[in-house]
Amino acid sequence: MKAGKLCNLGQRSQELLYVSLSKALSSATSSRQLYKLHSLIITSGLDQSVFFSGKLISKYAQFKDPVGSLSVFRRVSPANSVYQWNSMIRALTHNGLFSDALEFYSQMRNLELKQDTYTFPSVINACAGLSDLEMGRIVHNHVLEMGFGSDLYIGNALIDMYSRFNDLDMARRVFDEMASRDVVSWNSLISGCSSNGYWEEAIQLFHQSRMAGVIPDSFSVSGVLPACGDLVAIEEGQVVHGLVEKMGIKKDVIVSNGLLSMYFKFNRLTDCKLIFSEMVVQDTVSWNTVICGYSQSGLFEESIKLFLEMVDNFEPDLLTIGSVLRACGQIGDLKLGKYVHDYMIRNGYECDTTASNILINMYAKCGNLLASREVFDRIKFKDLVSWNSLISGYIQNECFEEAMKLLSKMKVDLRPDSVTYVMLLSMSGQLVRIHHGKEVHCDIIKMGFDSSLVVGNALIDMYAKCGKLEDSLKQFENMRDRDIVTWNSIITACVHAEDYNQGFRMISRMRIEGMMPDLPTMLATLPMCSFLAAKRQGKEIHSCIFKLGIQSDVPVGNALIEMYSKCGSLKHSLLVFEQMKMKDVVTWTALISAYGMYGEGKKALRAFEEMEATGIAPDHIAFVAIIFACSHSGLVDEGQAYFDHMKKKYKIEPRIEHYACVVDLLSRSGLLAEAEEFILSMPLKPDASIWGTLLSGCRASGNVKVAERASQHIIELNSDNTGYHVLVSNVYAALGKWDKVRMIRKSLRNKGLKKDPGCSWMEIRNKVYVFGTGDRFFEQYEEVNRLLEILAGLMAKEGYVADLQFALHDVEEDEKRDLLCGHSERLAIAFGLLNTKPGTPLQVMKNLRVCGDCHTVTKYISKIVQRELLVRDANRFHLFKDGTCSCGDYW
DNA sequence: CTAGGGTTAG
Repeated sequence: MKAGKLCNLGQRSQELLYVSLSKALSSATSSRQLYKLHSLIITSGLDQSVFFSGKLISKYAQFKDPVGSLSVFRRVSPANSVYQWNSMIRALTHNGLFSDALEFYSQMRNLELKQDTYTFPSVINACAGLSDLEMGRIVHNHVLEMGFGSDLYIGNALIDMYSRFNDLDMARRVFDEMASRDVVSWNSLISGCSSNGYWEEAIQLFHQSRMAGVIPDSFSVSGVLPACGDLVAIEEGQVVHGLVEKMGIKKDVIVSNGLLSMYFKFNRLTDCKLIFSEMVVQDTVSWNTVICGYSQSGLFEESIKLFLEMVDNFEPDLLTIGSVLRACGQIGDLKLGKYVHDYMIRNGYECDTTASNILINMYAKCGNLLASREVFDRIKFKDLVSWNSLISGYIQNECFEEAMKLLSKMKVDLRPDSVTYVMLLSMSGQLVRIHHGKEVHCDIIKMGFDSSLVVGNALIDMYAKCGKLEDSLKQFENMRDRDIVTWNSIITACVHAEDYNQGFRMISRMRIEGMMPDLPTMLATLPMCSFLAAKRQGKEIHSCIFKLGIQSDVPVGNALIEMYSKCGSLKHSLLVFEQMKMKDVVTWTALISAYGMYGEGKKALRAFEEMEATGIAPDHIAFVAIIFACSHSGLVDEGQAYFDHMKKKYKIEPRIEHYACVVDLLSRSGLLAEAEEFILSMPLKPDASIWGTLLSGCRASGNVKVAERASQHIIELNSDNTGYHVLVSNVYAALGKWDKVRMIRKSLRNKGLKKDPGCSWMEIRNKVYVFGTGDRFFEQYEEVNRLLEILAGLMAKEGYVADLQFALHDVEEDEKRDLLCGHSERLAIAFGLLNTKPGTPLQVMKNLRVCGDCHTVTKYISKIVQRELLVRDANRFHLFKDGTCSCGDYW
């Protein structure tokens, strides 16, 4: 009895020990606890039990100790049971040792141990982890052979595996054929759709799951959030966000990170800020998400600031490094870039190929190609991106030969991809080498990359830069898919070719097809409005800019200043300028040019000084603008002073356009001798633009000798610029030297060059009216002619005499047509007078410069009819008022 | 058995 009691007690204590050990093992939270328990299990003689050995194998795996798992597995004798094999396979898969897991699986099959439903999920996971499609199919067959085809857990694992193989059809088939599904089945399929770009399907499945009565969890939300983000489905995303709040799973750091990432894709930075600051727990991924998010929204400074904040509390990892390096490259912060590179080396991240690729890019963007090359050479496993990054660096820094050398080296062991070809196209465009571009295009077709959207867009751009708008248009029409970049590229192409009608047609087509314009669209469109003086369209774009919330973007503001100034509204230019918080040298230059165009030379000078005072250094274009402004206001001394200033204070070597500005400055003010002397003392060889400028300058003072000398130079230089030859021809016509006129015209014809026909246009009540020189085919031709005759009579009474010098331009053509009163701006002005109420100011645009006689006539007209007449010619604005012009005759 | 963050190009 005693013995029996003892025996009972022993059995009970044995049971107690068993239960408490098993409980302790399940709740162990550190390797140390695990080791202690393991020895206890051994001393208790329980280590051979199927249950404890299996548990130990799993527990070692949980603490990332697969070797521990293996030693337990090996010590069990004589043979392992299915449970232990399953635990071992799961242990290996859990620790990323996929091929070992598969090795164990095949051993298990060789031993003719029968697998059960617990075996397969980890085996399937291992196939997925190895991306071993073939093995995955084999295992799937095993599953079917063993009759486990309808098992829930195996089905879920299969859905996940096929998703990772990008075989969504198979994933879907497994899902559809399952006998029963749980939330994991739905989640796996939703994530699968999300990560394979089937965003609409992911969102739809999410809704379907809820309608099927499945309660979503953190995994469901994490699966659908990226889909909402990538689709920019803001409303859907907000619905899911609301659900997250309601379910109280915001404290799940993965869910919150998903929300963050989604709102960054929506570009809703305020929401991101709020979510990030309200997060209970932030981890490295959260920081990486915001750092990367800001960097992708172009807020590189913000991104770097966050990185510096992060370093105090978290260890940056490879992804952090990547994001911040990108930001460094974008803003050219070489110092911080080097610092991060140092950090990389210190923390053993140097061998990461992706991080090294970003480094190559960063150094290239900072202009340090030597450093790029060094990083490249140190990469052990160079991938395609490594090569592309370095080649792109060379192209960006205009080292084209080096880029080509590298390309042929790369081709020895790697096949270029579409990115490589896009870079080559960009190079052809930069070099304006159509032959090269066409060769690349052929290669692209041969390699089958011509269906790629990005490649298509790059082709449009390349042809445009090579001056082949027709080919750009052909490419555009041939494209099956078009995105916003496609539209922006073709609009930019039209602008480049100065085909503004085509450009506006493209914009309206874009709208009809429902494509939303973005910031680059605005930057492409505003110059079209500037050129055409299409103020109404320009204003529409301005309101679009507000709607898009991009009004504080500096390049946008700069384009707006230019647009308003060229559309006749200096007032609005100034308004935009004043409202800009950030200004760069382009902003100030736009302002200075605007003042210049309106003859506000003094204000231009003040603006230039102000710019210098704010610490912005003028560049060579700013100097063109200021000298131009001086020239249009007769400020000869000031203009010359700036020319010296540029060389002495800013060490900017004057280019040909600066010399042309000074020639213009001198000759416009009648200082022709000084202008000629200046040309002869130039260190650069004077080209047609210099002599052409001098020749234009002669028009005001009518100095025939200088004009003839300049003309002689232009003829000798044999330039392809039609404008200069027309000027020369006009000079000879004025002198009555008809043989020379005929000679010039013949040589122009032989070269296939045509004079730009003069035309003027004006807008009345939202309609644009265009008038060509000598045009008769417009409404109210008779009335316009009658009005011009009446005006001519009134002007004669005021003392006007026609300056026939200007009438002789096109004598060989129809003489009547070329009477002075046929000049297009006069037709436009008369038409405007007829069709607007008395006293209304008129605004006329002209593609060429206003001729001297028209300038005089317009002054008379402004006085006779008492109207303000604003005329924009190719160069500037003239505001005619009560018999005078704002240009002070420095036209 | 299911979830989140990085690279080259238009």
